Amino acid sequence: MANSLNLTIDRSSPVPLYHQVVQGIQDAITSGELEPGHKLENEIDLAAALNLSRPTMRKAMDELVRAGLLVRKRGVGTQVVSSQVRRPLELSSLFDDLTAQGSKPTTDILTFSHVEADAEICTKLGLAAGAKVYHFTRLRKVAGKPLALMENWVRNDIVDIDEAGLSQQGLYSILRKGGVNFRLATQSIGAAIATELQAKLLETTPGAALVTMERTAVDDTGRLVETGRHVYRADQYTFEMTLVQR
Amino acid sequence: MANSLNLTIDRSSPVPLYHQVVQGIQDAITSGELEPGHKLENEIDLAAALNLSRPTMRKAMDELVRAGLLVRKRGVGTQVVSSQVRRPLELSSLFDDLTAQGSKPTTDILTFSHVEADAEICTKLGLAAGAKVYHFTRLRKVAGKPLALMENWVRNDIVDIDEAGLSQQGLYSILRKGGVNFRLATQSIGAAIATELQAKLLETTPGAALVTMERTAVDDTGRLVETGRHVYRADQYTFEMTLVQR
DNA sequence: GTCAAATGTTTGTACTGACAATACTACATG
DNA sequence: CATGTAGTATTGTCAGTACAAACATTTGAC
Repeated sequence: MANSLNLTIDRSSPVPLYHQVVQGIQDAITSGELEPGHKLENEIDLAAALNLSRPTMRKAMDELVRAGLLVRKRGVGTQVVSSQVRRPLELSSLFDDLTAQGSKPTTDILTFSHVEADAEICTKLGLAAGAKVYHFTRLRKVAGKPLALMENWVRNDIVDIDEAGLSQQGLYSILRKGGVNFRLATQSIGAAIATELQAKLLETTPGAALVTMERTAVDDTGRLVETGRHVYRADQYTFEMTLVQR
Repeated sequence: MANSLNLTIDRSSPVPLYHQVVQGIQDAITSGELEPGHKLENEIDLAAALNLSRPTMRKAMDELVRAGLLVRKRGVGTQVVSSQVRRPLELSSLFDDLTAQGSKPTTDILTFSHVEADAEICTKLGLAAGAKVYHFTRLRKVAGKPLALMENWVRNDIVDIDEAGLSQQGLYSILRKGGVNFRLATQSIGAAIATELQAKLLETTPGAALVTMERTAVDDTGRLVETGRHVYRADQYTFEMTLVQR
């Protein structure tokens, strides 16, 4: 045990050294090279083996601890946490998640308008009364089967949005291309019963269980860019996440 | 703007300096002293003003960025994020969350046994076939109204659990007192329809919406300590969280 | 007047060095 | 045999410094 991690660090690469270490260890864990419970060498030796300083090594391990892949204990050492491929819930769009999984999602635009925001939306997006927003509802399908019904409001002073673009790609992708750098989002997950309309669109029965999600996203300048209410078919979608103790 | 944070640092305190800064800024934000959108002084000046080194100051701000309270941009500066005070979803028990809110939750023990784990539970807890576990179901009420129905399995080689203790305090509290230091958990949130039995216990109607949650928790030695399936009344409970872009 | 280059500000990354706090082990002591 | 104590290993915290990269603004050229 405690063999020196088969890693190579490229100092001429633009990707930060600590991030190269994060990637390397992550790969070693997912590939099974580092088994659950395996004890790593101590920080100082690891750093020396890779010709890095201890703070850099530590920063890398910090990230992995936060991501839930490693567990540290003072005076003892660092261990690979027990198994199962688990991705922490990150700030990403459903569209991106699905394509990353290899699915080919499609989007039906149900409604699309450019209107004055009502009081509730103004509050949620931190806008002055009377400001205009994009408002649209979409139906997301995978392999022809409906998965989610999404209603969103987006402020209109950042990116121009049109119906054609929305049907081709995810909302977040459009916003990112428009120069929006998302930083964080607050979301709330709950449950509800399908109404007749929802059931019809999602091709299920009224009274079926739905997962509900409300989200408001903030960009790197602190603007509240987007807010939305989504519902998912409970038999086809759950939110997976990893919680880390601070 | 950019007035120097009204903070005092106690160097003789056992609490780390960076954490004192985190607390201080957090308090300033929640108290409204630092308004959303407010731009902070730069790291170097802030550090100097508090007689701290820049790495220490940075570490404090890092935490706040991860917690979703601050937003940073290279070449520009650091801002207080404009948002409602919402704490990120942390690894905590329902019981603790409720008491922290000022509620006084009660627990009814519905079943309690000490049995051989079946194959599924063995897998989830990483146990050898035939290992014994505690298995119990509880009904959690707040102000006399039922909120959650919880079924849990706990490995039995760490802490002794009895029915009396469970009815008095939360599971996590018991485990912590038994020397378990939780580090992370994976959980999955979805939705379902109340069965007749569930409806009866939760004092709602069959077919009502329920939020479902499955969780497996890991301690600081990498042991899979506990796994459980919970259902909550959707009209009384949602999961709130903050997602931070890495 | 418009576009490009230079400049300054601020955060991002990285290194070195030092000491403190905690956990485990082995040993001595009663 | 039990118990406390010292020593060792490992992570946790903190200081100080240097340079790189991204961004915003000003300056300069055409």
